[in-house]
Amino acid sequence: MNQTPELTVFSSDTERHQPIQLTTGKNPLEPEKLIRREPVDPKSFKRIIRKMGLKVTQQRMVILQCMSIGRAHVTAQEVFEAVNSQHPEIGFATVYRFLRKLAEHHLVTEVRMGGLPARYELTPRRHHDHLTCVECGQIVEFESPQIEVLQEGVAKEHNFRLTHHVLELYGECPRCQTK
Amino acid sequence: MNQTPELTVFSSDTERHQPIQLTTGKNPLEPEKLIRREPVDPKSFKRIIRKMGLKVTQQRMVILQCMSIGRAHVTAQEVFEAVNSQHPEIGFATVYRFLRKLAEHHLVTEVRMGGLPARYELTPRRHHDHLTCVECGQIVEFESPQIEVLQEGVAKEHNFRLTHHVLELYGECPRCQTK
DNA sequence: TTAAAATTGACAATCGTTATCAGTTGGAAT
DNA sequence: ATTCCAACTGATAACGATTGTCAATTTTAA
Repeated sequence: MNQTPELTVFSSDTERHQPIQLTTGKNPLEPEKLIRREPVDPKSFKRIIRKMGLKVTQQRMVILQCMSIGRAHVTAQEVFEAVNSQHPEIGFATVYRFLRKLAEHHLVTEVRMGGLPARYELTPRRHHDHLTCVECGQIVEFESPQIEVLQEGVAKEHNFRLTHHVLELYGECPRCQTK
Repeated sequence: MNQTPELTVFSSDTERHQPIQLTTGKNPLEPEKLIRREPVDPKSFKRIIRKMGLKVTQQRMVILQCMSIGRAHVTAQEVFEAVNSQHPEIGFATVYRFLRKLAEHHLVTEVRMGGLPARYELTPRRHHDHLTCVECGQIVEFESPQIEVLQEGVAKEHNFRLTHHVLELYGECPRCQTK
């Protein structure tokens, strides 16, 4: 479906954006995969928003901009803080609402782990699951087509038509094991 | 570890318990696996509670009793309602706290799906995962040792020491597909 | 340019869950 | 059996994440 590659890119050269560090105050994560791809001009953002059938607003442009830099898995709070640091006039609810819209349209994917706040990531071109360190919170992405095949098998056994799945592995990362 | 089989059983013949229907008002589930095993006397419950290093209270006895009948996957709210219908004097917090204790001691397992309230199930003798119908909420349990093996493989690749995992498959059950 | 419809920001409300605290109770020690 | 203290309880407040409300503003099609 709409595995849009457009969201994986970023800002024009004409505008200068200092990279915004998306961080959690309470729950700092170890360095993890950052999004850094070839810069693109803001027109992509407009196209993306229009494609969703929504109006192009300044707020939405800023949010997309912030999401395309920095950490790969962010909470709504983190996105808001990044947005807010540049545009204090943009409200929390606006960020939340837009994230929901993006999720509805499968442009971002909601990742929920335990009872923790939802994290959002730009919908990856290729489906993957997560391996999370229970100590430091580091998230590693992995793909396992073999597991996917087995999952389909399980569904078929029970005559279910599979729509999606959640697979989250938890463990200690190499670094935390040595501590 | 403590895969206690004791919790899978139930009440003595001397006491008569009408089966308590654990249901959600808002979110009625289709019929799913119920817990029904040979009756046991309440002494098991006492043993279980003592084994956890806790005091045996009337409240805890009632909670265990309610959990050992009815639906396999229940929310704290549902357990509370069942408890409350027989013993209105027992408070919400007590149920919550005890569920947490049970989870700490691995006598029940917390299952979180999406942003929905946590569901608890008596820790199964054999590990299993869940296949959930997105339409009616029916939960089917399944085991896939093959998937488990592949998961270990993934962890090893990244030098993680696996502690646990969450695997939830979602789809349409046979009944809902025909509607 | 204009008007309808969508969007916004501030804020209140909700939900699931957890903490607080004064009063009660279980059970070990007497 | 009685005593005593830590564990437990119930009521309620607090909490964090998320969602709803609504008047004011902005977008965009005409």
